[in-house]
Amino acid sequence: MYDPYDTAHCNNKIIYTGILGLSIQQDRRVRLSPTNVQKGTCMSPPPDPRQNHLLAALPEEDYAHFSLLMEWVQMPLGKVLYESGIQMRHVYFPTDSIVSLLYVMEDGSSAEIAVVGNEGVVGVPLFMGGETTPSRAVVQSAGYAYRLKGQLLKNEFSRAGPMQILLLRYTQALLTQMAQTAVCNRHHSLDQQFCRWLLLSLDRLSSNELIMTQELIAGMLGVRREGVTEAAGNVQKAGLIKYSRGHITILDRVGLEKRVCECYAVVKKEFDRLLPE
Amino acid sequence: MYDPYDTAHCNNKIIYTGILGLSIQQDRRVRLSPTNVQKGTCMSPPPDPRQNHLLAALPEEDYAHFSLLMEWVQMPLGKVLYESGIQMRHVYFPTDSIVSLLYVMEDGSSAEIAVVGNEGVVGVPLFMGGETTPSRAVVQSAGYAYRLKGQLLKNEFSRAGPMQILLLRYTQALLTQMAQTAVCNRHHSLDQQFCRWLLLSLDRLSSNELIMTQELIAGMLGVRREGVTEAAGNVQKAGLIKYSRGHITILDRVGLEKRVCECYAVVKKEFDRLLPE
DNA sequence: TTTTTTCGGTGCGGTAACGCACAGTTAAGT
DNA sequence: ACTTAACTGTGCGTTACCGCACCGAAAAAA
Repeated sequence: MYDPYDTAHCNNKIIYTGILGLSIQQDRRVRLSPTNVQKGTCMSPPPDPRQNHLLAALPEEDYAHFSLLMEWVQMPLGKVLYESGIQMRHVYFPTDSIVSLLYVMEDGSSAEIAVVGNEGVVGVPLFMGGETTPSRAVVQSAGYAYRLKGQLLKNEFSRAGPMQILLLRYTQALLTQMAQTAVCNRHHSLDQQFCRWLLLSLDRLSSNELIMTQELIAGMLGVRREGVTEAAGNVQKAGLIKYSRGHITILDRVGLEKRVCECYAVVKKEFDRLLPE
Repeated sequence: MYDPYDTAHCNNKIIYTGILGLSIQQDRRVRLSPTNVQKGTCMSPPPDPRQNHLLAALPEEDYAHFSLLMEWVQMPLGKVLYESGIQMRHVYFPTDSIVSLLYVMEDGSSAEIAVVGNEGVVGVPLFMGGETTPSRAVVQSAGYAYRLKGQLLKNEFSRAGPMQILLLRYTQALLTQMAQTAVCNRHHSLDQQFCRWLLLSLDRLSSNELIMTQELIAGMLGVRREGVTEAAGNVQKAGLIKYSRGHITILDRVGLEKRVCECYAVVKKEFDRLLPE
């Protein structure tokens, strides 16, 4: 049987539960394209933890303390970090990976609630006191992260130091992101939501290329795959992106920002305000 | 000109900025129906602050300290407690009122992000550190609340006592509510969302009657007024509610719970888990 | 290379909600 | 009692997205 708990925490033996964790098969493995292999193997040296903005914002001595406790982990595409309702063990500070917070409905359809990259942390419910949350956290873009045992973070949090302040401010930013997702889902066209999604992802990456099939994007946005085909086609026709079998290259970022709804800017502005460089 | 700041903090001279704050007229006053008059005048004695679940959950001595600092305020229908981007002054603990958190878009259309009643507190960004938020808080159902100066709450929060724990857990519950709103907006029919909205309101009231026009509900749900007419009509035909010019009477709560989507139960369960009686 | 799988594009009928216009009805104000 | 404003119901064409079916192209596996 599929055991999300196991999946979420096994480290060496990576089992993919299908992208978005939506697949039923247990042993299905993602076939790694050359790009994925490059990112997925252990050959490259660990990245600087302070690529993560929260860790970067810590004063030196706080960070020094932290860096001894953190553990470097790979974040392969599709890995499920948390499963709905399951006790969380760690918080994750992504350096170059992107994690999607999804709600999966009883009938299997899903919707993205928020996205977390190097600007934040995955595992807010740990320090908020709830320990779990009715959603799933899935790696949306492969890379690395540093993780910390939940208890250690809670200890740090209760010391009411700079880390607490950062985490609380980040949580508020996350609140805004969720709120704006709700608004956007209500009022804006798929085209606009697709652009918003692209920009949110782009902000959390160093490159201007996304490894992401239309099927996956559809799962995130909670729409049909064909809908994404159409939206992506429109944006491509406008010359803003180039699309090809799971590789999206952004050609004109400014153009995307013109096409997107106000939701993107609202969230971005709020993140910048709450967590300035 | 319409000055939301003024509106948000004037206390004795109540100016309504139109329901949901969407009206352009400044001096338009809501004509109070007999029911509203009853709730709106100062004749009735202040209610017990501990009708608010957060205050009720405090240990006696913490509560005793708090009760000296809090101020009793009326919450008339349509009053704007906070305006998007404006510095908050107080946090509000509703006793029998309901407050709606709305995002209002550039073009004037709106959508409800979350709803707060006697289970929670309005003004989360104050203790989260952001001070403001890009949304509006409007009284959706008239009643009372106790409020506290922002600074006093922040002092209390930083003492890391029971209040901090409660506020953090409540914030997590709020996160879930927002997330589920996003999901519901994405996937569920207006009928279901209408039921969800009814049940959320109902849970926060002592009576089984709501004072709420279809126009207002439409503003909250971010849909057309005619859409609400149709949804309400359907639910009424099913014998679950009785509807008449701004008065909704719930006839069959269990029936509503059968008709609603899973979102309602997810949120309710999470609130019960995080903030048990 | 050949086979198999995955990914993306297209077409088509169905539907839920939209925007608009207008009419009927109830309640509030005079 | 009368006027006025607010609230609700209805009809109609439009639109965005859905669900399904199917096909071709590209990539991975054999």
